[in-house]
Amino acid sequence: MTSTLGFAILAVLARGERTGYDIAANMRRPVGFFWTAGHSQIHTELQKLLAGGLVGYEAVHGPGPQDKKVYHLTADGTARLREWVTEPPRQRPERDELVLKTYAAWLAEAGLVRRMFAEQLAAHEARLAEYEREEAAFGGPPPFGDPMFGNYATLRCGLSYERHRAEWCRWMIDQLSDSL
Amino acid sequence: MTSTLGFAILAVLARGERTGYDIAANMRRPVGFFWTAGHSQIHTELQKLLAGGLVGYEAVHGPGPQDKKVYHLTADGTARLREWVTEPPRQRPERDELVLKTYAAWLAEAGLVRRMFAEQLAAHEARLAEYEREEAAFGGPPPFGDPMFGNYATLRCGLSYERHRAEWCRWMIDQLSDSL
DNA sequence: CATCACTATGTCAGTTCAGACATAGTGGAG
DNA sequence: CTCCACTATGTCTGAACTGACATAGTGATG
Repeated sequence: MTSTLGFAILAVLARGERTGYDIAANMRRPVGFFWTAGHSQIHTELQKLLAGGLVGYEAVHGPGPQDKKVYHLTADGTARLREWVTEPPRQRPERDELVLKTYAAWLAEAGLVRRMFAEQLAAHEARLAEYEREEAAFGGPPPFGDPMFGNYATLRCGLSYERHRAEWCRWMIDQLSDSL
Repeated sequence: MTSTLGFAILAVLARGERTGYDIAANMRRPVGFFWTAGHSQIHTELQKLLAGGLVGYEAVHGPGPQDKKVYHLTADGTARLREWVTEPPRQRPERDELVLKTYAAWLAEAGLVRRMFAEQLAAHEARLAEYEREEAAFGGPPPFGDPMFGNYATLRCGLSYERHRAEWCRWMIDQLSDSL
């Protein structure tokens, strides 16, 4: 019954107790590279997880009109997350606006298309440089069983993705230069 | 005002007139590799595009309770699509269930995680072989300006994506084998 | 002659989600 | 002392989307 967003929250909580606000911050970075949610959605989902007994919380006095709620995984939540991790992922439909534009690119002016791809390439190269710096900060992969293994493995995926994407952008730019 | 789905429909219609049914078939393949929609959504969107004057149709007698509607782009629709193509894509949040599972993989048994990645790898390799066959059928890239340029360029993206993904899966499997 | 797959259009109910709105305390900069 | 950024919780509206339901003709297979 739990949605993928619910598991994303459980995955964050598996690394330590957090408030909804903290989870939202994690959903921007680093989890935001592969799953995102606004805080409104997180608070709603947290209430569902609470009703399902997968998380619990302790109220602590803090800023704001309400008490601060520090959430943690229950035994059920941990078990459910562990189970979900190795279930085959149902892939959601791939939706990529740039590729859709590419599909219709033959209608437009080659120069404008080339400029768009040059901008995309620059963005990918910037992200690649950032990821490479982050990778250097790890000195090789952490052992499996360490939570940081997850961070490193997802970073490797991002690294590989940015390289593939940059390569494709370069290929597109080449194609568009030849046709001028 | 037009949604991305609207442009996906316009992009299909730019290649020739089609019924809603035909568009839905295109949304499974080849457009489905980068944008998908069910027929219910397509009929709804088609009505919006019609109200906006971006498409028109001719009713033809055919099977079913209603007449068959053959849609085509209007001059406005073509212009709007051409304009959209070179506007910088606003990237929607990347959502990838496999990477999310990877983030939490440290909780699970290495053997089960490895099996999941082996399955993913097999799927990627199968798709890669299929794409390579399709690429061979083109004998090199069609000229820019030809609608098939769009098909070829998106295929190249798919090819590159599957290679990156397969490579990452292999890396993951290596990591999990070392730790046993 | 019956059944089934395909062509073809549409509605409806429910879910997900993004973005705006609403509220309020703490701590630091100027 | 004022203002601002940050911490912190939540609601609500509307858009996007999924999957089921509903209807009906054509043509091929058995």
